[in-house]
Amino acid sequence: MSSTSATKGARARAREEVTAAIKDEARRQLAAGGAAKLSLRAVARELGMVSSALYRYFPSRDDLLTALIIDAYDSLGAAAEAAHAGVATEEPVRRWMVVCEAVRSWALEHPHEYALIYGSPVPGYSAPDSTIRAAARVGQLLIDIVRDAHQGRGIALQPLPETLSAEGERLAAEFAPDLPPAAVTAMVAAWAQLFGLVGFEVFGQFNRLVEERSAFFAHAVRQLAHGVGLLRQS
Amino acid sequence: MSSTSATKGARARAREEVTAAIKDEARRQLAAGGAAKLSLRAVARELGMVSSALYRYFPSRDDLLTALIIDAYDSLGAAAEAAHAGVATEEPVRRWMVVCEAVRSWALEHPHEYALIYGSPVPGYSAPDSTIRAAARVGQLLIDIVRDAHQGRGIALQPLPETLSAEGERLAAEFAPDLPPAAVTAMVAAWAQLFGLVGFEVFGQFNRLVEERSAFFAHAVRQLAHGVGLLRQS
DNA sequence: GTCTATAACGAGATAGAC
DNA sequence: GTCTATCTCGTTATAGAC
Repeated sequence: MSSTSATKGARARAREEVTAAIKDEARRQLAAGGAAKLSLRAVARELGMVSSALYRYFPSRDDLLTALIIDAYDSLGAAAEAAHAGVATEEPVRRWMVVCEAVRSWALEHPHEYALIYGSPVPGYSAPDSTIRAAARVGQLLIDIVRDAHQGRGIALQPLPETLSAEGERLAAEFAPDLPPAAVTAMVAAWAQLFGLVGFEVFGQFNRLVEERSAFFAHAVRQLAHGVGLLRQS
Repeated sequence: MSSTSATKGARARAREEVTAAIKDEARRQLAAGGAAKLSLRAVARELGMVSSALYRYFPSRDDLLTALIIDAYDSLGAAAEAAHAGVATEEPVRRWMVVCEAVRSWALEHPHEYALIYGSPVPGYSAPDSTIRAAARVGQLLIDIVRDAHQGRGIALQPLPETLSAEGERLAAEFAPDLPPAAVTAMVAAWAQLFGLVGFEVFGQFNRLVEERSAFFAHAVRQLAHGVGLLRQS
């Protein structure tokens, strides 16, 4: 893509470094003032650049936001996948819990990035389709766990009500054609509930209420695992 | 408290009207730009007042935010309580579902106020203790339902792990001394999970994913009801 | 006593001329 | 790229109307 072969990576690497510096500074501002106050000018000022120079890296504030969002989803997804890969046992409930706990740990370590992807929408910003792939990583991982459990031994779940049968079949066809619709539907609900638990802790709703948060979370996600059919009496 | 008795309410009423107008305009700005951009000056300008006049009603911007937060919690709590009071049947699962659906409806009708109380924290703002009472209304209502179910017939729940026994007893002592610790603990988890479901829908996480949202939500909160011991095979 | 208006502060953002 | 003039912000002090 570049003219010479030997020095080809030099410019590209410089560009990557500046891009990374811009995103790092933007993340700092995210932590300081929230996504609503993210300003290209302030990022440029802090980096000793002039604002117009930033537009060579990000065409607009929204594009910078999109890059931060994709990075956050990918960082969370990578953390969850790494935790999953590090599990010794094959037992689905344990793997489910390890992934959930990885999500929680990542969120507690990156509260502002968590707020960016699972908190209030940023006013005036609408996420483009390019964020979908990264956003789906955790959900895909959870579905894989349920699938493995299903192939090992049958999953016992209440059938879906008629009002949800079409929805369940659509979801199953899209994400896990080899799973029963009730399992995929329960998975989507459990996915939302998992982030309810995580969000309440990260956003302070458990302050003065829940003290033993690790144990509380572990107990709750174990019940969640039962809800998606990963039954094994603990 | 005032000097004369007949005209006592006149000034007080005028004050209440101005206070309400300020909060209404503030809510409008909340919808437009998010809590981070709420500005006392802009509120005053839109109301034809001068900014310093607002300080007679709210000592600071944070106090205005606090008032909006308490109003939002109270509005949600009142909607949930009204729905609960309107339920004909005594069956706990139905009452649980009606309350959950009232929460969902309120959130969909007031997305910006929902974001204010259950979304990302407002940068630089820390909620004072005066918000706690209003914030607890929905949780209290759900606990009342579980308590009634428990008094009717025994609740069958898995016992808490040892790591949570102290926590469970503390929670039970604080919120429902007549309930087993496992039930109260499961209630707190279900409460967080309920807002996970609601938040995902309000904040757009279900876009392009879940279509039949009412049916999906109803199915999920019915499972939640089972999780807190309101068992009745549907 | 209760309210509103004027003016000002220090800090930060913004727009445009150069 | 740089500089400057002009905005907005939260907040306070002060003075006067009712």
